[in-house]
Amino acid sequence: MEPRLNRVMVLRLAKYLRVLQQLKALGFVKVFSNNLGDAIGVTPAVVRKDFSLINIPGNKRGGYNIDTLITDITTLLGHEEDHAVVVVGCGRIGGALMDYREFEREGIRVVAGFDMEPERVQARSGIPVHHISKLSEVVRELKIHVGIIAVPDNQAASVFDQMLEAGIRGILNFTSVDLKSGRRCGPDNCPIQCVVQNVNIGLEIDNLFYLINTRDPGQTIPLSEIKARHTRAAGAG
Amino acid sequence: MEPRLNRVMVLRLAKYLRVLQQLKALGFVKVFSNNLGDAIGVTPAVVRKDFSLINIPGNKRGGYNIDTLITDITTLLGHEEDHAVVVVGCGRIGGALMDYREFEREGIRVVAGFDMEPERVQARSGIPVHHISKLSEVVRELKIHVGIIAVPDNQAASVFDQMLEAGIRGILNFTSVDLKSGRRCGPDNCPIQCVVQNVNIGLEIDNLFYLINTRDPGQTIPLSEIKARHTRAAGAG
DNA sequence: TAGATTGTTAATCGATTAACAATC
DNA sequence: TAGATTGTTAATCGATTAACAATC
Repeated sequence: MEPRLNRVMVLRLAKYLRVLQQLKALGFVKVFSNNLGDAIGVTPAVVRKDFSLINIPGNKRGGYNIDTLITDITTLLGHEEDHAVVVVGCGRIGGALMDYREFEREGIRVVAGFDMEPERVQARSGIPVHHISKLSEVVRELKIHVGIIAVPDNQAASVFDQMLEAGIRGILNFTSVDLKSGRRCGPDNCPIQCVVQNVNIGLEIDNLFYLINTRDPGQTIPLSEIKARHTRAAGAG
Repeated sequence: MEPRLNRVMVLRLAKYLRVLQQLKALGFVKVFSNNLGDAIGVTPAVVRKDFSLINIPGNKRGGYNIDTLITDITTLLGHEEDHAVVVVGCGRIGGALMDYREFEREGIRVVAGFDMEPERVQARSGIPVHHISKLSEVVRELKIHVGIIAVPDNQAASVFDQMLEAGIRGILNFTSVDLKSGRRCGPDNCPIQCVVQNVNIGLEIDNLFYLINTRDPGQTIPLSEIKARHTRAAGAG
């Protein structure tokens, strides 16, 4: 089988890109695999392998050309296209995302918000807020393909369905309900493909507590120890 | 080498736990590996393997006992302990997290906020907001080990240092600066261990655009095609 | 030339998957 | 008993790492 460009590698490429843009801003022209590796926390071999896989050439002693890297990775990631998104749920978190300053620098534009009570939402940054019932209409009109869900958990499933129906194909989900990527059957019986990325804040925090409470933070703990704990507990019970 | 309990498996265990709690609330007593697998989107074999690895026994025909699972996983993940955290940076995102309703249900308490201009922050939910200079003092007094960073990007590195100095050992980072887990040398020359989980919203969105713009959403694209594109591009240039 | 860095191959590692014997 | 499900082993898969020849 042929190797494929997967999510992990795509995220690495996006990180290289950010570093490269900073280096370029500082006037650098060339970069070595070990510089980039240090910057994003991987070994130089990974960097060389990544570039090799996507056919970006380096110079045997001069490293890689920063401009070439930026151009090629930008094209590959589709970074030069318009990244327009909608935010569904304009409460505390959704509202914060509509105001999020970093989006601009990263080429992301929030073009509309949706809420059950749009009149309650203070217009922020001039972004219009519509009633959720207008989702499909507005999304189709503006040809939006990506949306952020920031509604209360109990509305997550329903809003998810509405977004699929509206033609949204990529979703960043801030509720703690696990929404699933994949194919579905739309109302007109044509298959819907949608990619979901779940950001579960509570899960991440719980995970942090777990990691710092095991004596080997950031790493893993031996399973023998877990079994031993269980055995002791069972013996005592 | 011995198998180890890693981050991915810990996240799966946390997901099982949530499903199990819902099942219990509905009055269920037993559960099968395929039910749990469906619920969190993995194969039954993964579920059985997970439970087998942490020594939770099932019954050859009766599945697994929900109470046993809940008790054991809760203990293993340290879920029964107090999960108190601080939020550093009480702007739009930090403020939203201080108000975040779901934390309560998940056993997470935000006990304090910190900001450069605490007087500007509206007191929310009765959580005190201190000046950032009080970080170390308050964190040590309340014995906090986990913190959330939601400051502007340009303050991320400085705040990170202050949190390490204050004795924070786990960080959920909402800036788009990549902060690195690992050992450091503290001011008193004793090593500091800190686990960082970066939540890079812009990166996730860019990634979504990439995924939906490749013809195989949620999956991967063949590298041969990437190389072909490059070759065409190079030939044209 | 000598030294340094790329590019690629092979080895390693770990996680997932498949399969099936054990057994309730 | 027959059927269903666990628990474990072996096979598969893919990503990371190591090593080193090629070469600027």
